[in-house]
Amino acid sequence: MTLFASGTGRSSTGSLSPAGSSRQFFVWRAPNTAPRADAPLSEERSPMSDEVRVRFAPSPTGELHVGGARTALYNWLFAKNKGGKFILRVEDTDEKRSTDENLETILRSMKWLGLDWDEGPVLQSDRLDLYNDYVSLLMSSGNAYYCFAAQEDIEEQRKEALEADENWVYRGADRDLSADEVREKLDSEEQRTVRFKVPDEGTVTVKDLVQGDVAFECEHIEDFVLQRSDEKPTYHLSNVVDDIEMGITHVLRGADHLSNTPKQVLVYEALKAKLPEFAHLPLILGEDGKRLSKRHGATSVEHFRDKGYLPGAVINYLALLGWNPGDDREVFTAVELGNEFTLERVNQANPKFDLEKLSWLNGEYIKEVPAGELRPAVREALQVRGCWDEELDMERRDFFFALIELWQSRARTINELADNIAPFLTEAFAYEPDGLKEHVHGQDLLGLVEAFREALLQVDPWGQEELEATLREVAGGMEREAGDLIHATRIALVGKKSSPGIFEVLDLMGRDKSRSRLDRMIRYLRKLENAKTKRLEQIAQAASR
RNA sequence: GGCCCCAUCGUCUAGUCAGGCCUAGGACACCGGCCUUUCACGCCGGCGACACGGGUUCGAAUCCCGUUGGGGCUACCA
Repeated sequence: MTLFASGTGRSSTGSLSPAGSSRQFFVWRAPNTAPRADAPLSEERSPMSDEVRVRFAPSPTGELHVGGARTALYNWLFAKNKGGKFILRVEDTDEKRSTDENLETILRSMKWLGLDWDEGPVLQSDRLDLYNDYVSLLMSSGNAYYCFAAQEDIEEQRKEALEADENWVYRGADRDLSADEVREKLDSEEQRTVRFKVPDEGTVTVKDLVQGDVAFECEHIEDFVLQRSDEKPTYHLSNVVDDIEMGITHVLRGADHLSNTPKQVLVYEALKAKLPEFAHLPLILGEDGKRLSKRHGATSVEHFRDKGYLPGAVINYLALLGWNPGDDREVFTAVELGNEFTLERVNQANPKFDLEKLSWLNGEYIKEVPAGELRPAVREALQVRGCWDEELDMERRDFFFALIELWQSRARTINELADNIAPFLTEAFAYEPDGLKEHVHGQDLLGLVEAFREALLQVDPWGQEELEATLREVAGGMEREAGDLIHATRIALVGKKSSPGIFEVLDLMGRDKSRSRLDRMIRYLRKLENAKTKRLEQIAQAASR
């Protein structure tokens, strides 16, 4: 086993072995010593030593939302671009907020998006012993200490300082307790945490591939908790330990972690571990420029799937939120994105999430994708609407394909597509009120529609050209505009005032169904007539009284 | 409050690192036209931005400072 992975300097100890086994701590070279002075020569180096290893580390405290999905995507793209590995790690050390259900949803969302991982999912809750070993390491090297201060007391002090507008960070009073004092307090079973001993002065500079060099003064960094009183590690510890243990070379994450990074850098340094490269991604904001939250409605990946968005479109849109290829292209497959993605072209400013543009892009995908590929998603949407028939996958398969093709250029989501297709599959559709008002009411259509219904019997062969000729003939024969009949027929056939070309619709719907729907319209028109007559009678009666 | 980040059309962005090629380019949205007796697609056109103020320079969207605005962090959450 190579202890020094040179190149990236990452460790490859046996630390992934089961907890409690003969784990050995990796001993790192001090940062400034010549990296390869005594290291194996290149031919002895592990062939994997230059390999890029990135991870997405969600916390299962909620669904996968667009921000998390974008972080996962950028990691995935970076790995693809560098020929590296994309690892999935689950940061579930906060057992109060983490749920299995959330984890399942996150995994499902990632699979749906096509963000496949090479390793994992690794659950931090399975590796608690590992973090505790690192706590011991940090304690014995004097970089961490038991803190017996009560949480409420610290909060009290913090609050007071804030009210007094003072710059205040917590510096543990128990930092320099003697071994005896510590033992005594430990024995008396007081609650304790383990905190990191932050240097009183000095500067930590985070070298960030997206944000540039960012300097933080130690005097602004408090003695943060590494291990909670329940002996569970905090994020600052488990995150760093795992990044070291898993040989993570590049940490790509949301910019909300930038301010936490100096703390983690301190831990790396205390551990004499090689730092990964950092890249903090700008945060996706809601359309109002505020942080994405429940107030912005559903922003989870699941939601977009349910609304009829295609994974490719979501990936494409998210990739463009904060990154661009440097030219005017906007439509990319995931593979193309992987080929082009570089951190140099990631923006620093926070973008706002724009549903309009996602919808446009989704529409582009729906338009371009072959009808066959849309089939499963459309079927699912039709099933939800209760108008799916297994025949559409069997003997009426061609009909179903034709329906999809007919509506493809008109829908921005699969749900819209299904809404449009539904009237072809079920009689349970209503006439759109606007359509009735504009094209049916007060149009004196009864005779016209009846004539057209009868004329349909003679159309032979049943085809668009013949249908158009027939319709125009009927309208012309009754000295009516063809448009009057077209509009009425459209409402009769699909219930809406807009649809694909009416002759395409008639053609696809077939003679019988077209005639029966015209029948329904005729019945409706008769009812209108009757109502009108009745009302006229009432008016006449009232007048003669 | 303190610390950190950011700032080009309503939105996503190109241009900023290496100042003149920018009377600032593209896309979404919006508006108009063409196509079509519908709607969409498609095509053509229009509207629309360098946050503000100082510097530096022959010259600034680009460099520097300040202001303003937005975001993040400031937990025994991640």
